[in-house]
Amino acid sequence: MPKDTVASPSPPEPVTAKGEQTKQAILDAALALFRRVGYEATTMRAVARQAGVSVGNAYYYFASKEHLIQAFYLDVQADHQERASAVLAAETDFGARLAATLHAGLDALTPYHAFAATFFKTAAEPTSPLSPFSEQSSPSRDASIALFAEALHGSSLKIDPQLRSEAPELLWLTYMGVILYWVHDRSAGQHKTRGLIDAAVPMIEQLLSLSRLRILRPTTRDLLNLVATLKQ
Amino acid sequence: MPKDTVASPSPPEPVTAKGEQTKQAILDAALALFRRVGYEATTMRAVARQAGVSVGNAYYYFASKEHLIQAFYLDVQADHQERASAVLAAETDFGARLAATLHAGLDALTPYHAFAATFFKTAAEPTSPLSPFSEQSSPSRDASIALFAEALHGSSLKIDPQLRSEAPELLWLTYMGVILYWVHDRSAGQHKTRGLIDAAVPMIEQLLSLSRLRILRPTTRDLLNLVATLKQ
DNA sequence: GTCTATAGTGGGATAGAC
DNA sequence: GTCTATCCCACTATAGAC
Repeated sequence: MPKDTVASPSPPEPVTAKGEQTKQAILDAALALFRRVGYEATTMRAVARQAGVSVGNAYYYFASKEHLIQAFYLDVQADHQERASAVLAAETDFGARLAATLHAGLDALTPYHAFAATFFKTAAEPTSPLSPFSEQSSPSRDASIALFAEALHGSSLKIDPQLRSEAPELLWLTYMGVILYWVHDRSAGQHKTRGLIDAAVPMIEQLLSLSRLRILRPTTRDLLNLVATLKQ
Repeated sequence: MPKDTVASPSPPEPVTAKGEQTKQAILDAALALFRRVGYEATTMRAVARQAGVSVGNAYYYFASKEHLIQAFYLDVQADHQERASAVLAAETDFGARLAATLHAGLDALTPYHAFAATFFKTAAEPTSPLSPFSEQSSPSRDASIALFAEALHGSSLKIDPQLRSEAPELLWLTYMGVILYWVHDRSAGQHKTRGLIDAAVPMIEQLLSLSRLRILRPTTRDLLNLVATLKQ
């Protein structure tokens, strides 16, 4: 099985320590510039200059300007993981666990709010390897879904057993929705998104609980069938 | 009140018949090229050449390459409106009306599926005037929401009265979700998205009906409060 | 108001020398 | 692995024709 598609060959992973250093220097320079002047205004020439390398060298490690975003994405993902795990270790109430996981994601993203708008734009491109739904993103997506599985399964909440296995993916989708709202959120400190989480979490908790009600059984089954079909 | 922001001055609307013709020729050329070679590979030089005008003239009518997408968006919007109205005139069942409205949207978009990926990417940029959530898009967004209001209010479905007024916006959001899935849908003829609509519509219908149940009253209220807060 | 031609800027991306 | 030189294209500026 080929490692890369024809469309987007990956740059080589650095093998020497020096190469690793160079790559990191380029990434650091890029993220610093992104935060300071935004994505569009950051030129590859400026990134290279700030990193102390040539433009060609920057392209040796990052296939395109957009690929710098992918590296950023992995960083934030790891940060989210770390922040969430800290809270999840000491909490059993589902609502609190879910809220903490969602808030932790925003905490990790917050320094990049202005730039995240463009990040999201790029991620929305279906043909892009940066899309959260793409093949290439599946490792980090799976890790993110696993985080929501942990939030659910480590809690005391009782829900419909079949829903139990699909719920993490649905919670991840909810997280994507939260991020979508957050990216558009112009309120101070994005407090509206924080409010959205706090208001939505009890509703989600209630809906999951209600999934055990007999009247909702058919709807729950329909939903699960639909999710199964769409994933394929 | 100034007509334009400093950031993005609008090109002049053509006043003469000839100008109107020229603008249309440029748009037609652009859409044809988008369908044939995609958005990225379409150069403004090629658009101008195919339209038989100079590059400067193309920029006289469209402030940027992205603004050609906005024009495309308006076209599709009008097409959606037209297709949906035809069906809505002869149907009273809510499920059928909603399904028809959603399918009509995809029908209007289908010729552009490959290109729509990039279109969606651009629309997802929150700071872009092309974002479906932006200020500038509100006329076409309002029109789109009105379409879903018509689908609901012209039907015989009975739902919670307070939900009734907010539902069109929620249905429009659902439509945005469908488009998001459709854009990523690589199945032949995007049949998976069609299946998504057919499976989701009965569930939505049932959920709306259930909104009158007493057990769900508090959740319904919570949901409405949340929506109200988020819109502000 | 509409349109052309031309010359330029600046930035993403690449080729090929070292 | 790294650089320099170069290409291409979005976009701008300008000066003027009709």
